[in-house]
Amino acid sequence: MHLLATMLTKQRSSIAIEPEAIDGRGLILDTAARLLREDGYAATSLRDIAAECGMKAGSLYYHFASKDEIIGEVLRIGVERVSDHVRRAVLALPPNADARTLLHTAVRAHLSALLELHDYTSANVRIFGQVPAPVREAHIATRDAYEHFWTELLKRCAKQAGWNPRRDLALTRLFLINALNGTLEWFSDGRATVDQITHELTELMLDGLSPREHDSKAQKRRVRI
Amino acid sequence: MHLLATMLTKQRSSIAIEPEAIDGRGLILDTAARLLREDGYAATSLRDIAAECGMKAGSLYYHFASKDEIIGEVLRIGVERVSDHVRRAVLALPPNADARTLLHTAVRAHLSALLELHDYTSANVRIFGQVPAPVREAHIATRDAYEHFWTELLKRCAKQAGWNPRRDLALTRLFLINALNGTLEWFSDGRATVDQITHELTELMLDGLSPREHDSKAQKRRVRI
DNA sequence: ACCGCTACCTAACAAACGTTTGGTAGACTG
DNA sequence: CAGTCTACCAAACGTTTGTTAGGTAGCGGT
Repeated sequence: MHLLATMLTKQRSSIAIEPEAIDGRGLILDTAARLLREDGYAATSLRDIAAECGMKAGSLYYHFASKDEIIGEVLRIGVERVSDHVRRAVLALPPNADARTLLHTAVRAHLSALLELHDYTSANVRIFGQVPAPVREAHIATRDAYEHFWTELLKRCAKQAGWNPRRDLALTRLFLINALNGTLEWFSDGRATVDQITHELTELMLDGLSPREHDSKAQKRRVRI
Repeated sequence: MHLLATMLTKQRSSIAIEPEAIDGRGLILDTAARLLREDGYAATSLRDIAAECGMKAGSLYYHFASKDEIIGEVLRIGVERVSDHVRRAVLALPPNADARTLLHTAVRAHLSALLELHDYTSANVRIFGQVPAPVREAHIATRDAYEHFWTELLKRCAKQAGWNPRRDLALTRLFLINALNGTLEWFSDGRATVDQITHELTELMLDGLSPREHDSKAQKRRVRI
């Protein structure tokens, strides 16, 4: 697993998880991330961002060359943050951790970065599909690197736990990440906590809906909503 | 199951699945759906839509009161179409169909409507998160009705097959629909066919990744990518 | 032949957008 | 104390946007 270690050390060291930046550039990015998360790409103008920073729109051009450069940075930081968060959580596990623990930890860390650390990570998921094609294409490599992490994680789990070899791990990864990121659309309703979502998704992925053989005696139990 | 039947008959009868509308209003909607699917909400202007219809922008106001009314109609038709498609497929099954068949059929129909019938359905998924709040809110009831169908379907399956009662069907439905709609983002790459995705997602949801007891002898098989 | 309706067109409107230019208060530097 | 650099502002530019107003060609009905 030292592949994961080397990939992590290649990241720039970010001291604080939430920067609380006061200086111009950081403040602009923080504000942009927040507004992009709340309102989406098209509804977030440079004048909006500047106003929330106590500036005028033209002043943003001292720090950035264009709106798309701001958006690109927000996207990049979003993936960097969730990627760091998940990698750190997985690396903190003992090397012989079982597949259930690995998956649970990674799912929990991803959801936490998305739903609790908020702005950059959720802005990324929210606006990725809205952004102009050139910005999106420039960002794809960053996304691919994080998705590769998941591919390796699933392979490690499959080996460790002897997962059903008929499952296609590439498709499984896509289903899983879509389910994870999709939580952003309905999480606010207070339907469930991060821990509940983590538990439910992990168990579903591992055991499925069908009754396990040793559980068949419990088929009569009440079905929840 | 006559609940589903009554809900279906309440839909307006749409003779053709793909309308091939030649008249003004239908042509405008078809064109809008296509452009919205391709370019998203903000990047699709009324002048774009009009030009593709061989009209000028102002002429659209003969058929619609505003841009948002056009978008609202495209959204509504999108849900109506996928909803009809899935309901029809499920109702065509024998009443005693088993849970695996039910789930497979519904998943297959949803994916087919989304990835093969194309414009209205995929435009809906694509632009729903980009649309102005008033339009989105007016559309939520339509979405809820379709999601309610899935809730009932999962309950029926759970009862029929004695699904593991520890699974939370409300969260399961959200995970499943997010996984289904998420395919739109990566389907184009030719990663898999609709049938492959259907099979893989259905099996994953039902049996999970862990090896089944009676399958433990197969743990040594090669793991795909 | 005339009416009225349908389905468009032309032209313009105000607003909002990303972006550029020229300027400047204040801190830092030699 | 003069000069330079940082970090902004004020004002405008050109473009695009959704939208509206007024006009009109072609058609069916009488």
